[in-house]
Amino acid sequence: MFLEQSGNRIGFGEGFKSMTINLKQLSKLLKLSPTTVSRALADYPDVSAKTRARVKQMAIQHGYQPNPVARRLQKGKTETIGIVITPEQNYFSDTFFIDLLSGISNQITRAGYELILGVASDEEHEMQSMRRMVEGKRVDGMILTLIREQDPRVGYLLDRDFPFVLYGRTRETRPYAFVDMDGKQAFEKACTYLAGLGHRRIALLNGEPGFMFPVGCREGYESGLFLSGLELDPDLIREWKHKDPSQSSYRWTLELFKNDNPPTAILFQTEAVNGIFKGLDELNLQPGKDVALIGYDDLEIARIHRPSLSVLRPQAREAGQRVVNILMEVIKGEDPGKFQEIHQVEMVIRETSLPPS
Amino acid sequence: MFLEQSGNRIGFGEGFKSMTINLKQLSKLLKLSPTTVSRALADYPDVSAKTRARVKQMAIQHGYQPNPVARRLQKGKTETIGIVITPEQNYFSDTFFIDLLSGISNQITRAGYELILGVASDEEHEMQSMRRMVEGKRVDGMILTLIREQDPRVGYLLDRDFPFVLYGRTRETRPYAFVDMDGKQAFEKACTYLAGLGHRRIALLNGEPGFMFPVGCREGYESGLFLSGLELDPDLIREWKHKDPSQSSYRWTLELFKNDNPPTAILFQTEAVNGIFKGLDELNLQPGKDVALIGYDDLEIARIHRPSLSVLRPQAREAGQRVVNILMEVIKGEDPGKFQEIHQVEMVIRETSLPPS
DNA sequence: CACTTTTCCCAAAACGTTTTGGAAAAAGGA
DNA sequence: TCCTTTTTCCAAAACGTTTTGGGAAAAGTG
Repeated sequence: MFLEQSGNRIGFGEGFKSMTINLKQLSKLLKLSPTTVSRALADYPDVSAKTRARVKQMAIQHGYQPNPVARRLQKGKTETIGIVITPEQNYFSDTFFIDLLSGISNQITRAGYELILGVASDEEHEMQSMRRMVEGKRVDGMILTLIREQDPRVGYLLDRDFPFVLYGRTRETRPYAFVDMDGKQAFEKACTYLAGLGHRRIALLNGEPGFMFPVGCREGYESGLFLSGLELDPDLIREWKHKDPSQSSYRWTLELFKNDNPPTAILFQTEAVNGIFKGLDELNLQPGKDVALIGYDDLEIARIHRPSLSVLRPQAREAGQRVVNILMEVIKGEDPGKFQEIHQVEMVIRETSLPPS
Repeated sequence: MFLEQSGNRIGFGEGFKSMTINLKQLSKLLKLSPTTVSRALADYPDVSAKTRARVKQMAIQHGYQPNPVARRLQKGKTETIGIVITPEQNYFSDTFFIDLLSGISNQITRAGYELILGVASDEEHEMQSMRRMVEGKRVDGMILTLIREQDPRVGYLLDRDFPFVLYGRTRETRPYAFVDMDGKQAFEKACTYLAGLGHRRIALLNGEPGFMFPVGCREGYESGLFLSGLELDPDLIREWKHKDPSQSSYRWTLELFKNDNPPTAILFQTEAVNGIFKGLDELNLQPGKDVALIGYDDLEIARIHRPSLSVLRPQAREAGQRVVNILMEVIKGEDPGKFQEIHQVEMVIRETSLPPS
């Protein structure tokens, strides 16, 4: 005799739900307890090989998948990772960011987790969106990008001992997990390379102040000059602000060449390349020929432009995967301080890095 | 006398968890049943104003937030929306897409829902990622973008009666909900505008075939020509393929002007602007002066370029918000066929849309 | 006062899993 | 044979909510 249970109503035209089977129904079909079915599917040793096989076969046949919400409640984990992006920074429109996100997303899926996304318009909403995720118990861990020198998000998460990993670094004495690109080494390498070609006046169009990344770029630039026995000339360093048109890369490029002793090479973030090309064009200078150029980030335009742009190429996809793997360890309870990775950046020499003419 | 319950151990240094309070604990503090507390917070009428106030005050004081996972299990809803993006299409790097995503995300948050993101490298993984969300009961509804003329995702979701909304349209006879930009009207408007200025040879550099959007663009273009009494010349129409360098916008621009009777104006997607500028530059043609240009999408480069680019400007943020509001209705059980919105696109006249010289 | 209605609260069930703590059956050992 | 160990299974509890279906007390009503 069969007891009518609420879970029994299958195929009752309740739209999508009717197509699905749950653990209780599956166990009834198998004439086993839900316990055994659950344990069979999870490969516990205390269920015989024969029944395990039978269970798995039936599960596949009926397309059974454990309800993730129920599992999360029982396990006390959300199996979810959070990330907040800010469209204000055009950072986001770079393909490098998409690569990073792609690496993150794929690795999260592989772990059976979910990635939830917040989009914040500014620094305040960024924090707000993160707090909603953390305090609302919506995620097990956070991934942070676009890190500032002083970043309140890091302090916030450290204070409440919440798992997180940075893509980048910040100024913080307590240990925390991060994956960063070695911007210092990259710019040093580019700088010494140009100096090796004979360039003596190398300019740096650096990223937005306040963020951590340009700090490393500048260190690498200065170190590269030093290693090549070149003087640092403050007139050759500009800090490009994305939001402020008066400090656009176009403007700064024009300014640079007002110098009595103008540069023969420029290091910059590839993001800024349109403004630089435009500025050089206006000055009747040919990129690559009259001025050597090396950009950071291998954006599409770098490859398709003629002359093609020499670049420093961070492996964003791989970095994204590492961020996730590390975050999983931190969530498990590992000491975050153990995970501090700095990834090397390769240089791709194309057509804009010739010796000075 | 107090009974020791498992939920009682608060502040026991269990990392983050110890900072949180749950319904049972809160109800104990209030000397009320969990039922009453839950109902008080949800503004049920069967709890007195006085206790409701007391409950809410205490809830705020202790920062109580219902555990979303538990709520989801009980409610039988995931309170989650899914979206899958494909970085292969550079579509995604457009700021317009970020605007769309921003509108979507904010509206979802406002509804207390979550947005989960999949990143797929190609069409196959796109489907796979969506199936995981749908069949794994991870979302209540899907948002689809980058719609193809024949789009298997739409059939899949319709077949299993799963709630979804398209940003865009497809060829499908069954009713479904969508929000689309009126590409046809936009291109018709741009075309008649240029014709009104005296242009007689207007070219169209259209988007990738296979997708639905270029279909509307072409219709609008043809209709615009017709309304202006101009002949359609197939030589002036090109289909730009993003992935294929041999069919880049740069290449097509050069080709266009090999014509005996070259165009005096070009309509295109702003995405393609770099290639067009480069092509024109090579041909010693000045954008705006020798050739009028109107792009679709108001990307940053359109504003900062000199001469600044006239564009058709879709309101992506607003569209994103509408998509979410509609999806919520569909999830509630409303008939999707009721929600089919086509949004007008405004034209922004800047410096590249002058009469022919 | 006796009866009905309204107000206010709550115990128990339910959502679909996983984990805990056995228990029955089978196998092994003396 | 009797005791111990191993194998195989399962009932019940737990995760933290919301919903169901009352029930007691208070307030009206005649």
